[in-house]
Amino acid sequence: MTLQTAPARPVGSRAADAVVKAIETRIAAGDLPDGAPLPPERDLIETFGVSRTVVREAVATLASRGLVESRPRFRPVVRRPGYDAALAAASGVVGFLLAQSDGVKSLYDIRIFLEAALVRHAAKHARKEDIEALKQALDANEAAIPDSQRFYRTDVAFHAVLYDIPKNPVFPSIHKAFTSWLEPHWVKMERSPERNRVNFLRHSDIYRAIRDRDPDGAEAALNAHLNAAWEYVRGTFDDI
Amino acid sequence: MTLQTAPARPVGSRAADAVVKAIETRIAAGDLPDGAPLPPERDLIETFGVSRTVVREAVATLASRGLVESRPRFRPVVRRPGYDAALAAASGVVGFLLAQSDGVKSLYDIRIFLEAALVRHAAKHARKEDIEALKQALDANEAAIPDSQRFYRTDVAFHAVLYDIPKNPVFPSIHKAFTSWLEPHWVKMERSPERNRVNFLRHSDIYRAIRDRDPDGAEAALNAHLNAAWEYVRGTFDDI
DNA sequence: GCCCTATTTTGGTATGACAAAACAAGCAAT
DNA sequence: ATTGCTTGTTTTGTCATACCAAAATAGGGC
Repeated sequence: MTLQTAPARPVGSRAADAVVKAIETRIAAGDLPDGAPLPPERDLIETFGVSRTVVREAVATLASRGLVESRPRFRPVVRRPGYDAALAAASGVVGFLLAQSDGVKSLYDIRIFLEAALVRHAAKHARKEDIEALKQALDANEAAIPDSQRFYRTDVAFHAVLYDIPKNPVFPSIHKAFTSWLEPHWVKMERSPERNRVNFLRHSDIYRAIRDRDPDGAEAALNAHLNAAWEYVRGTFDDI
Repeated sequence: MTLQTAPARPVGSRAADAVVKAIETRIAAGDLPDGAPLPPERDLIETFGVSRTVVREAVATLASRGLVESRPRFRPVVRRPGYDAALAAASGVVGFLLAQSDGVKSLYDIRIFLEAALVRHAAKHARKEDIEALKQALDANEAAIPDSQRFYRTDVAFHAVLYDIPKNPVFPSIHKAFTSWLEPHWVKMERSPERNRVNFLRHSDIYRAIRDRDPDGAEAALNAHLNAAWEYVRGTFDDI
């Protein structure tokens, strides 16, 4: 005699999928608010009438989609995902791709391409507050020239302002993704106050072109800046 | 007396992670070539000395990262991932985000932004072959005006050429991702030969501007095209 | 009220079992 | 000989149970 409940489920689909969908719906409905812990696995078993195997698989799927965050031995926490989560989900494969030949270069070129468009946009549409924010980031960058670690942070922050200007929530997430993906390849680069000063001057060029409403100049300055940076770090990749 | 093997593993990490990493390495090394089925779960149990629970969790993780493709009841198949896999991994969350207010608009704006930069780039750097390809896509588009279904396909193909021109493998994947994400929201739009003709004329404007090496004109034509399309479909979203 | 300890939850893993689908091999019929 | 069917074997999907260790919680002493 079989003790298992009859499947009564279309073949070619997993039982876990139904659970995933149900939980997704609950999150979307706000039933499980952001930050709340997921019900214990043993409760979900009863709720959905499935085995713990299925529940665990479902939770794993949700985690891979960024809808919940699960650390070992902790209750999974609901995370109403933003655009960063979407890009974070891709980061597994991206890491794989970066390890392959020209992977870093391809992605870096995309970044240059996008950022060139961003500075052009900024030169045309930035508002006074935006230019103000850019100026502040630039000043912080200058102040950090002697301290390479702090310089890197202010460098990233300066570029981040460019992604904020269009006021589209996707852009800041893209920036976060780029920095997190490319950062490991950047930290290997030796840094020095002299290099920092050069980079600061490039930032300064970009800032002035934007302030002066010069799209072509801004684009040229940004391309010069990022391409020079690439030439500078290229040496660390000759093993690829 | 415990029958379980001693963990001997730092707390705060999952046993599955080690298996995932090992299989990833084997895929990267070409040990498991593209298209090959993964070894049966029972073999992996022996290979790694873990339980089937762990193996299954590891395989699920690999599947979510796009490194293997698993259909129910079939052996998972190794897929050496490309940039599409990276974006496909994000699609779960993106679907979630598109359902939220302004999600479609945000993403569509990103597409406009990127594509505007692409046509500008094309106007400046497209080679003769690129412009030739664009012309062919345009002709196919024109021929399909009476058949709305075919028109949609040629429409997508026309835009795809723009993503091919920079010769960066990431761009075509981005295009695929955009179309697959936004397509469901597009098919609801009613189509007619008259609308198709309007869209074809816009494509024609873009093509001519690129051919004539006019970045500003190309950007303007593209913005006009995509913004008009948005206005046209906006009505279908007022429920959001 | 605060801190330390004992108990209860809860997630991580192991193991064994069974149904259903896929796969492989062998046999029959045209 | 090739095609099609039947049957036995793999393999996955799921269920059930059990155990451990870490986390959360309750309880008691100060």
